Amino acid sequence: MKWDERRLKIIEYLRDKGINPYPQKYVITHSIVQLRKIGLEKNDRPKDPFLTNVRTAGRVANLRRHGKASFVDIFDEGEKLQLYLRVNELQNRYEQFFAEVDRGDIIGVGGDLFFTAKGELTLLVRDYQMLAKSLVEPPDWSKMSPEFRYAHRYVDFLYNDRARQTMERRYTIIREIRNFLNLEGFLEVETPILQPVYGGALAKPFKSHINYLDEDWYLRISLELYLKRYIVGGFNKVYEIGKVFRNEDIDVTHNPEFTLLELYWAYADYIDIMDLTERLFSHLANRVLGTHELKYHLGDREVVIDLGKFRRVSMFELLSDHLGKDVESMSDEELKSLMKTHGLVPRGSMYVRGLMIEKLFDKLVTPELVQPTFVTDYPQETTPLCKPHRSKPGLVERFELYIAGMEFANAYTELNDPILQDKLFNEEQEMMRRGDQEAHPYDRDFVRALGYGMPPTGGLGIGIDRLVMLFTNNSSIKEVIPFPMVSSKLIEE
RNA sequence: GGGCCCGUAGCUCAGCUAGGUAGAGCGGCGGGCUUUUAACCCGUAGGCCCCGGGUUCGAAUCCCGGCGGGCCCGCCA
Repeated sequence: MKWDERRLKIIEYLRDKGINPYPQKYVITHSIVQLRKIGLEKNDRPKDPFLTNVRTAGRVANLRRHGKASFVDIFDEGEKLQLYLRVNELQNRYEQFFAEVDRGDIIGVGGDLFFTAKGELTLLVRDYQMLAKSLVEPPDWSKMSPEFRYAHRYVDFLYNDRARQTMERRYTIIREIRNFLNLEGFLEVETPILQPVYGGALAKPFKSHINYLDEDWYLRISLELYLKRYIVGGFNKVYEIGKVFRNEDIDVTHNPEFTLLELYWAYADYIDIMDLTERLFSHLANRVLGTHELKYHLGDREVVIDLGKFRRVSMFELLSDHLGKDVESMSDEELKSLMKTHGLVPRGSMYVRGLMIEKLFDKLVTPELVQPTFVTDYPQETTPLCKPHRSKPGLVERFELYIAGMEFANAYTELNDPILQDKLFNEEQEMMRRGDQEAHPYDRDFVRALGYGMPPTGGLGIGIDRLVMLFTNNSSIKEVIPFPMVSSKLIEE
């Protein structure tokens, strides 16, 4: 590793003086966060020290030298503390401080807390200690490029307050999802990430090799088929929050690994799941935002989304409204020419009626769904894992939740008919043979599990990263994933 | 998979259209300043202009090839 020569010399200098630039321990009396809290309670902002013999620590962000009295900002856990250093208190250690300490170093400081004339909470420093000498010059935090931030996220978290706050909110959301589901009586479970057959979604997988078995296995693309095995096995309300992996493109809404919530609920159907989904979003709005009104930046306009009101409407109704004509009365040829005018290609390039309707819906109607909308009753061809509709032939009991033009949830009355499952998987095999790389593979063990008998079940999937995008007003998935995928060349640099 | 843009000091970038001594701000270093908020003032060092080839008296600049990065469109959550 190549380090900054000047900083290396400082380390040498410190060691020569018998000072360890990386000591084992520094005892603090308060964190910076705690000191700021104390400062907030001092409404009169006393100019004289009101708390003495304080010891705290943080990272040096900014040094402002003024001759014999200087100011230094240190940060910890996203909170700033200003230090005031004076020759009067530090004597010869004053000059030493500026010879030894650079931006980015982590230091411990002891002294007295007071407010400056400008009203800034400040520590009058009486002693200091190097806790970790940094060897890399911190970047100009206002000018960090997105690529740099994503490749070296720890720097982003340190110097970009928004990135830090986005992560804090991400983990609040995940914690509140768990709280909600646990209260609803769901059990959090785990399923394998390495699987002999991938499934539960239509996507290209990552392949791996198990040396011991000398077999090719896959990284999971969803949680579905194993969670349903829990349902078969007699666990009636289960959920998992975990990473899934899809070997597809990387862009502002797609990362090859992303976090998915899936839950399965025995003796429930997709209507029950819709009700549950509404309660979940309402819970999150209350706990995370403190209101059901959410502001989101959509393109160049800001929209206010009401998370207290969910519309329920069928896909056919929405598409018919948009086209100004009944979709069911349109011929396959009409649909196909409509596809062509919009430059659309259906899944696997199969111009099947149901797939064309889904594609047209995605392209034409989805962007208009700004307020929370449950879109119900999809064509059978869109998924091999959903139960046929109880009253509408050719459709399945599926819904997707759209907010701000994005998909946030996908749910089914789950297919539990083993004979139909076998047939639909076989049809997917045919799609794969015809070149659809995202067709669903046949999972023999899963069909066998259904053969043992799975109760009627409702299931739900929610992409956590996109949910965090919504709740943090971010338009790029890279902002809400702690370590988004970027080229390794960019990371290694 | 199709189209567009970029690569110059440690960092952010100007210079390229119209070829003629390599520039600024920040950061570094030296000096000044005892309540500043990205402090300020004075001085100073710092370059394989991504790599290779071509055109030319002369290339950061024009042309060709390569490498690296980004953006848009199509497909996927």
